[in-house]
Parts: sequence; structure tokens; C-alpha cells
Amino acid sequence: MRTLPGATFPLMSSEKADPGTGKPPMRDALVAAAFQLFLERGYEQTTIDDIVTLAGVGRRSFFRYFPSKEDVVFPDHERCLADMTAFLAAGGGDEEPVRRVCDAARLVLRMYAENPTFSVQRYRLTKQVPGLRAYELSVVWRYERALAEYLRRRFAARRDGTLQADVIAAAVVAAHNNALRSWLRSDGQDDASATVDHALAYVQSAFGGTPVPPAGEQPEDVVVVVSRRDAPLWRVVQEIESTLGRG
Amino acid sequence: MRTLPGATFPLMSSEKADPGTGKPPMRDALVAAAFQLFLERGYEQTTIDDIVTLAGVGRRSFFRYFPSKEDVVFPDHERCLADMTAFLAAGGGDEEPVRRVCDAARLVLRMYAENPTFSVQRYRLTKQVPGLRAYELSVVWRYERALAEYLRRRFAARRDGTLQADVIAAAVVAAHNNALRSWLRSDGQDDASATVDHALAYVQSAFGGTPVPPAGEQPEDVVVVVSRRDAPLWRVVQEIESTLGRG
DNA sequence: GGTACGCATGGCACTCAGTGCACTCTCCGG
DNA sequence: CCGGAGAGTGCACTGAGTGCCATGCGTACC
Repeated sequence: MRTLPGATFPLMSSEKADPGTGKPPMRDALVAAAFQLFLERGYEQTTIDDIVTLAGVGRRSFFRYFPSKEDVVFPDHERCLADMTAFLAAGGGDEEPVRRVCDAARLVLRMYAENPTFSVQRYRLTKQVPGLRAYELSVVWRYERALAEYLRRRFAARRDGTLQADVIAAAVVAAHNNALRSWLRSDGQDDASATVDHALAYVQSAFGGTPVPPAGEQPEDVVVVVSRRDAPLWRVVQEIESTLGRG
Repeated sequence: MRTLPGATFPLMSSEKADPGTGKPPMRDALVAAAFQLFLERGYEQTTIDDIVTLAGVGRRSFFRYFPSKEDVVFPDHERCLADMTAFLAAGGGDEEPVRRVCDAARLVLRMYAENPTFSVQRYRLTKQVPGLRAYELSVVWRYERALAEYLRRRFAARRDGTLQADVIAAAVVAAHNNALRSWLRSDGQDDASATVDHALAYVQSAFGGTPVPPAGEQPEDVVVVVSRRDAPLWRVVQEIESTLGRG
């Protein structure tokens, strides 16, 4: 197996990395070869044979590491999803649920932000290849389902708990994606954290979670709530809870 | 071309329908043949050759009507999307935007509800075939983009207009899908309109749109509650309920 | 009446993604 | 030295999707 000329991304090390030797595992070589070709001649114009030839490995080996051609564009997706799921599972169950899923979204954005050049190149690719855009949807969908499943568990007692879980998860993902795309369009120059915080604050303000806890602020011992009379009762209760800072 | 034995769905007539004669156009014959085979032997176990053989047409004709094998499962998608887009474009610009997109979602659900058996069969199919689930995501994504584009135009003047548009569109689609799936799981027995109204009311209540416009009702649409901050939550809720006069 | 045109369809050959299987090589423990 | 496990490879095969051209059929035009 020959090594690649230049095209080395600071790829996240795959699970089966070889810490002893410095040689990149075949998986990373395939990703590097694939991106080099995708960028210089386009995704659809690149065949699996082109990739494995450049990487100097057998064609069959490609499909040992990636179930499909699309998967090579999202090489760290499984790990990222697992990390997010683990983060959600780590909580003790006493956190405010909406804030928790917002924090999970921040975690995902941080992983994107760890490799700005890689993320930006992938963004340019997915933006102009319909097949990749479709595949990205199925990737994002799994994140959304993970968030929704967490919220469904937390909202198990609520009336319409699954509905609220699905809607809030979708809103969080949409806000995250809005911020992510904005950051990607800036070529990774903007402040990713600030952008996503701002986007998620909107979601939190819409769904009861206290947007920003004013640290060190003395609490009033009287709270005033103003509500439209025709607002649904659960919405009023939610507002009460968030105003009182209980979750 | 021979006609199919039984398997006739009340398919929505395709654009190029032949109003004079009663013979179903080839497109509908292909859909009928495809679903018959998908249901009796599974999606992946059915090849294009199987479909065109059963429909009695040439293989090349399949791809004349459907760009891919997945498309035959969503034969009316383009028309449905066009209808929804037309509905959004039809407004004069003075409607409340959130309510407008909710009405657009109701329109889509109504189209599903027009063919309950077809919708339920497709649901069973997409539920268990990963490839179709992925394709459905790209279908739904186009609806979501249409809603978001409409909201972006309506929110052009707002700060964070595009963010709010994306988030609200995602929430509306999530609520619609939640209601749709609930209806599909009931084999089309539930009241689809009531289910989707309930789901969309949650979204409208979260994002500023008045949930139900109390026509002609004027008085007391604002209620003020004052509570000690350390009062138990249940006590506060009790007070709210009695103030609102609800049980 | 004949001809020319457009259009829907059919047939054929080709590319390429993805799979199943059998083989080799190497490393490792006994 | 042997035997098994696992990584990598070669090969043949299926099936989706495409490009090209031939064929048939109705219609408009001469």
C-alpha cells in the first residue's frame, strides 16, 4: 500500500487506530483519497475504483470500512452520534430536559468545529450533490431521533409528551443546523459557539426552558405571570415553572 | 400492454391522465404493479424487471416515469408539493404567517387522508425498509424547505428571521408528522383533522400564533397571577386553574 | 393519398454500486 | 511446527440507472 501524496486532513482517529506506528490506518487513507478526488473532479465523477486505486488498496476493502459510497463523506458520524447519545444518557434525570438537548446540540457543533477545514469542504460537497444532501438528511435524522427519544423518556408523564418531544427535537435540530450552516458559510471564521447559543436561545425561549440563567441575581420572592386567557393551560404551567426556575 | 388482475388503488390521476378513455395510463399501472409486488414479497426482493413484467411494459418505460425505484412509492409527491407551494403563494401577505404554514400542513395531511388504504400501505412499507425511510426524509425535506422559504419571505424584516423561519418550519413538519403517523398507525380510523389540529395547536401556542381565534370574543383575554416565589408549585397551578375557571 | 413530423414506447448495451465467496497472508498462542 | 483468527484481496454476479437508436402510431400538412 502506498501512502497518499499531500491531501491529509486532521481526521479524527478511527476506533481501530494504531497508536504505536505512525502509519494511518486504511480507513483514514480511504477518506483522504476519496475527498481528494471528490474535490478535484466531483463526487459523481469519482468511482469507487478511482478511490481504491489512489489509496492503493483493493476495491473490496472499501466496502469493508464503508457500507456505501456516501458513508465515506461522513466518516465520524457513528462516533459523534454515540458521543451525543452517551451525553444524554449520562444525566441523572434531574436536569431541565430542553436545556439538556440544547447542550447535546452544542456538543455536536463542537465536534464539527474541531475540524473546520474538513467540515467546510464536506459542506461544499453536500451543498451541490443531491445524493449527498439526501444522505445527510438520514444522518441528521438519527441525531433528531436520539434527541426525541430522550425527550420522550423525560416527558413520559406529560400529556402529549411524545408530540412535544418530537416538536422540540425538530426545533433544536433546525436551530443547530441554521447555526452550523451559517458558521460553515463563513468558512469557519465566525464564533461557532456564539452562533449556536443564539440560535438555541430562541428555541429555549419558545419551549419553556429558561434561556439564560442570570447568575448571581437575587431572586424576587414574588413572581408575576401574565398570560393570554386563551392560552392552553399546560403552556401557562410551563411558563410558571420556567419563571420559578424549577424543572 | 395487458391490464393488471386486481390490485387497483384509487390512485390520484396523474397529470397526463386520459380523461376520455377509462384505461389507466401506464404510470398508474406501474404503481399498481409495484405495490402489489412490494406488499407480497417485499421492496428489496422486487426488481424493476419484476415490476415491468407484471405491468406488461418495457423496462425502459419505468424510468421514463420514475427517476428511481424509490419514486414509485411516492407517485403523487410532486403534485402534492406543488399544491402546497401554490397554497402558500396564493395568500395576499396579510395572513398570520404561522397559521398560514399550519394550514399548509393541514392541506398536506388532507391529501394523505384522501387515500387511506394507499397511505397506510405505504407507511407499512417505509417503516420497515431503511432505504425507503431515507428517501421519505428527502421528500419531507422539500416540504419543510417550502414552508421555511415562505416564512423567510414573511419574516424578512425581522431580526433572526431566517432562524425563526427554519425553526418554525421544522416544528410544523414535526407536529404534522407526529399526527400523520398517529393516524396511520390507527389504519386511518382516527379523525385525521382533529389529530393534526391538536398537534399544530401546540406549535402555534409556542410560536406566537393565536391557537384558536376566539371570533367575536372580546373581554378579559389577559389574566394576571401573583404568587410568593416559595409557594409550592401545585398551589400555584391550583390558583391558575381556578382563576382561569378550568378544571 | 402520401409524406413528414412528433411522440410514446421498446430493445440493447453499457457503467457502476454493492454483495457473496473463496483465497492468501500474517500474526499469535500452543 | 501447527492451527486458528482476522485483515486484506480477487472474482464473479446482481441489479439500478443511462444513452442511443429503432419502431410504431397518430396527426398535420402538402
